[in-house]
Amino acid sequence: MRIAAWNVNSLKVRLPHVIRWLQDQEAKQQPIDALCLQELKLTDDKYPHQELEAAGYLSLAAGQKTYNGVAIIVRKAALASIASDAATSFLKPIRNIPANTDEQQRILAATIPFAGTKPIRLVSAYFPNGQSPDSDKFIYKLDWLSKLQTWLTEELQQNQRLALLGDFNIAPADADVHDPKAWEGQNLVSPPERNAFQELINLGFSDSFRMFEQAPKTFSWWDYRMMGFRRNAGMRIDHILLSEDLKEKCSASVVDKEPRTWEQPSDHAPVIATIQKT
DNA sequence: ATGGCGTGTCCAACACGA
Repeated sequence: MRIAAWNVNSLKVRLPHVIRWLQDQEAKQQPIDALCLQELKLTDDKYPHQELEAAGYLSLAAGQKTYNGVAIIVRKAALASIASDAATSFLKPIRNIPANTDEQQRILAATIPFAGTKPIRLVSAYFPNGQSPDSDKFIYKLDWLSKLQTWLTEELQQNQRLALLGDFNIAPADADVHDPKAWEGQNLVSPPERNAFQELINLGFSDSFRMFEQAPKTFSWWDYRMMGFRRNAGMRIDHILLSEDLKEKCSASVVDKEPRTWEQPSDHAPVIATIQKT
């Protein structure tokens, strides 16, 4: 089975790409069983439940006006027979980090009862961008990271099979940056952010992408400007972190650059991890 | 050279992204 994350930069604009991508993966006999979306940029009443359900997928969304917004989409055919609607397919849902009371919708967690394997708890995450290390938004980012770490410590105690997927807005190492010298110390790569990423790893997660041999300069985001994609001037800031029990079952982790080549694309590409069922 | 492009919103000029 495969789980994925994709920052779509407006679900209203990108819904055709999401459906096309899911159907392409099915046609290749490599369906996406769960897809965590970020940057919906729409309120819950505007979420396209009907269109996605018609394509064969159930959704749980945590949206807000204009900014942020996250969702979890599951393939109906991949669910255990006990799951028939959102209430039975997304168990123990949590919106936002419990310690966070502000309006920013950046976290959605749910336990998914997949057929043929033990349930998996998924966290769809859109980490704050941070803007620049000397900004108020950067202070918010570091505070948010601290609260995330505290919350995930509890989640890991309660869920052996836990995956954290999404747009982390952190490039963990220089190998994840197209021009490390130009970016040294800047937002997305600065030491406090990378330390926070490492602290997440230290809780008991593995960066699924780095468990496998990968082509150099593999990225998940490219700036719309300056022909960033054509020059492969990108960063790897979208990640799938796996708890120890899921790490043992993970057999592959890749970035699919193809949707970034489509007309009017998101600036992010989807990232995918393959999990062996038990 | 801190812009460039894309999206959403108070529909026009700005906020925000990374």
